[in-house]
Amino acid sequence: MTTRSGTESFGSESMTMRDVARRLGVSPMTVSRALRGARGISEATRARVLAGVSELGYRPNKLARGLRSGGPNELIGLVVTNLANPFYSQLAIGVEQVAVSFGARVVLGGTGEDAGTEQEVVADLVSRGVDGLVVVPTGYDHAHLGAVTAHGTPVVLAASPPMGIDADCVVVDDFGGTREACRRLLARGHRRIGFLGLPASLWTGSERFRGYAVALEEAGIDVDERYVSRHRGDIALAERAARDMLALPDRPTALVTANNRNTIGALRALRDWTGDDIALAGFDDIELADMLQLPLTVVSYSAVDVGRSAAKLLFEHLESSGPLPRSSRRVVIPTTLVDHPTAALVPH
Amino acid sequence: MTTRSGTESFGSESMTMRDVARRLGVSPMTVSRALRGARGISEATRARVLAGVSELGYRPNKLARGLRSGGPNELIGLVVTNLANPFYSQLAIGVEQVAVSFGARVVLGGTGEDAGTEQEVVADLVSRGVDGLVVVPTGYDHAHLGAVTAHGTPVVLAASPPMGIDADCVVVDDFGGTREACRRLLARGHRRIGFLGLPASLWTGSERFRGYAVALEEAGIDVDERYVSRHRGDIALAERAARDMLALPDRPTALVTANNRNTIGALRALRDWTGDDIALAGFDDIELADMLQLPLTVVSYSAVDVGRSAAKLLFEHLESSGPLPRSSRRVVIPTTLVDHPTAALVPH
DNA sequence: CTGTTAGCGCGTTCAG
DNA sequence: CTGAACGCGCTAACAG
Repeated sequence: MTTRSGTESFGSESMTMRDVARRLGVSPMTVSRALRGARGISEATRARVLAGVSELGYRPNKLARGLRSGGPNELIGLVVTNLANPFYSQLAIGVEQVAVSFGARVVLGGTGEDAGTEQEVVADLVSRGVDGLVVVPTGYDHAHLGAVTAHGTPVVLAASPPMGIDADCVVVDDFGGTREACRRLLARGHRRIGFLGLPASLWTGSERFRGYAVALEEAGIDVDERYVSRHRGDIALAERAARDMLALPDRPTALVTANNRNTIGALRALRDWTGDDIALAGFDDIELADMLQLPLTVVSYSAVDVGRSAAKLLFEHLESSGPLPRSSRRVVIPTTLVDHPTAALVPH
Repeated sequence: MTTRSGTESFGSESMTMRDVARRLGVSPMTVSRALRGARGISEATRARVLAGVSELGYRPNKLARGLRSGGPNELIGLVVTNLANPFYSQLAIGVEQVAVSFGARVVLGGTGEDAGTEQEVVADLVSRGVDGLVVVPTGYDHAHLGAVTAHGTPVVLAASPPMGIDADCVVVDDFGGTREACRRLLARGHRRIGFLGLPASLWTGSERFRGYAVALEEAGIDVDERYVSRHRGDIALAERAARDMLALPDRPTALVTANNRNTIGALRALRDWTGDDIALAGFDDIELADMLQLPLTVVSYSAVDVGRSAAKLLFEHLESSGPLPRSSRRVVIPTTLVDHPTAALVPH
C-alpha cells in the first residue's frame, strides 16, 4: 500500500484542523505544530498526527494561514503588459520556475499596456496578499509602485529600470546589444542603415535607439531621420515603414530592427523586394531563423533569464525579513549577436 | 482634481475596515455594505462611505473576505504541463482574458508533465481557495480530479477529454485536422506518407495518429510501420526520425507531423536534404511559415480559443451555484488547413 | 436603515 | 511537551 487512491484526497466537505484534531484525540494546536514542523512536540505524536493527516487527506487552508500570521502566503504577482508577446510568456516561465523552487505560486495580471489598469491590477494583487511583485511597468512614472513598496510589499521591475522610485530591476542590455548589431553591419561596409524602432517613451525603445545612434556616431555617420521610423511595434506598421525606406532614392543598404515584430515586418517587406540585397539585423531572436530565405543577424538573449533574475531578486528581499531596505540593484542580462545564414548560402 | 496621486493609494500601514469605520464615525458593517453594494443602506451614507474609502485609499483584504464568506474568491487556477510550449502560453492568454472579464485572476501551476506533481499542484491551488480550475491533464487517469470536483471545485479539462470522471472539456479537432492534412497530401498523388508523432499514451498523440490511419485507409493504403515514428516530441528526436525515414530505400514522398516540434525537426532534416522534393504537412501553425524555404501545409487552430472556451465553461459552472451537476459537455475547436507556399515559388 | 455579536480556519501567546 | 484563549479582517445572522 504505497500510494492512496486519488479519490480520497479530499474530504467530501472541506475538513478543518479541528476535525482532524478531534478524530485523533488531540488539540488543533498539536496538529498545527506537526504540520508546520514547529518544535515543541514529540516525534511520536508528530508522526502519529502526520499519519492521520495523510490518512484523512486533510490539507490546511492557505487562505486562513495567510490571514492569521501576516507571514508569507507563498504567492507572488506577475504584472505584464501583454501576455501575447512571446517575451512575456518567456518571462513568466522564468518567474514561475524560481517561484516554485521557493515553494510559491504565481498570479498573473495583465495591464493591456494601460497605466491605469496597471495601478488597478497591482492594488488588486496586493489585496490578495501576494508576498511580492514582479512588474513590467507600462508608463514612465512608477510612483504608485513606490506606494506598494512602502506598504510592505517588495516590487522588482523587469525590462525597465525604476523611474521616480527605488527598486531592484532586471533589464536587458538594450543599448549594448543594438550597438553591437549596428557595428557588425558597419564592419561589413554598410553606411546607410535604417532603423525600425519603438516609441522613445518606452525605455527599451529609447535605449535601443541610443545604441543605434552611438554606433553610427562612432563610425562618423550622422543619424538621418529619413532612415528612422519609431512606432509602437506592429508588424504591419513595420512592414510599411520598411517599404517606405526602400523606396527612397538613396535607400539604406541595411536595416536594424528594434524588436521581433519590427523584424518580422521588415522580413515581409524584403520578401517581395527585388532590388539589391538588403542586410538585416534585429533585436530578439526568431525561431527557425536558420530556415528563412534571408540571412539574418539577431541580438539574442534569454527572456527566461530576465524572469528568473527578477524572481530571485524578489525572493532575496522576502527571505531577509525587515523593513525593506531601499535597495536599488540593477541586473543586466547580456545579449549575444548571432548570425543566421541562409541554408542556400551554406551548401552541405 | 480628477485622479489622486498614486502615492496615496496605500495607507502607510495596511488599513482595516475598522479604521475606516472609526474615522467615518460608523460601524464596520456599514462600510462593508457600502463597499459590496449590498442593500439595506441609504444612498446618502453609501456615498459618504465610498468617498471616505476613496479618500483614505483603503482596499479590502480579499483573503479575509474569501475566508469569511465562503463565496467566490475571484481566482481560478490554470494547470498546464509546460509553459514553455507556445500552445500553453496561448491557452493561458485565452483563460486570462475570460477570467478578467469575469473579474477574476489566474494562478499558474506547472506540472512538468508529471502526474504526481499535477496532483500536488491541484491540491495546492484548491487549498488557496480557487473557485475553479482549468487543467491540461498529464496522465490518462483523471480520478484525482474527480475528487476535486466532489470537493466542490469545478474542473474543466483542456486539450484532452475526461477519462474516468465526468467533466466539461475543450479539445482541438485532432483527428479531423490530421485527416484533412493527409487527405490533401493524398490528393496530390502521394502514396507513401511518413508520420512523425507523439506517444499513443497522449490523447492528442492517439487522435492525430488515428486521423492519419483513417485517411490512409480511406485511400486504400495500409499503414507501414517503417513510415511511422512516435515519441515524445523533441525537435532533435523528430529530426533524427525524419532522416531515418528519408534513408529508407523506398522512402516516403511526404511527411505528416503531429505537432510543431515534430514539424520543426522535419524542417531541419529537409533543410539538408538534396534528393527529390519531399512534401510536408503538420499540426500547429508556425510563425513566418510563409518565409521558409520549403512549402508547408499546416493544420491551424486557435489555442487562445481553447483557453477562452475552457474558461467560459468554467465560469458557467461558477455562475450557476449549486451542487455541481454532473456536466460533461465537450467543445471541439475546429481546425483549418493552410497552405504556406514558398516565396520563391510564388513570384510577385 | 444601522449596529452588535459571532465565527470563517488558522497561528501566536500564554497557562498548565 | 501539550492545550486553551484570543485575534487576523471581514461578513452572515441577528438585534434595535
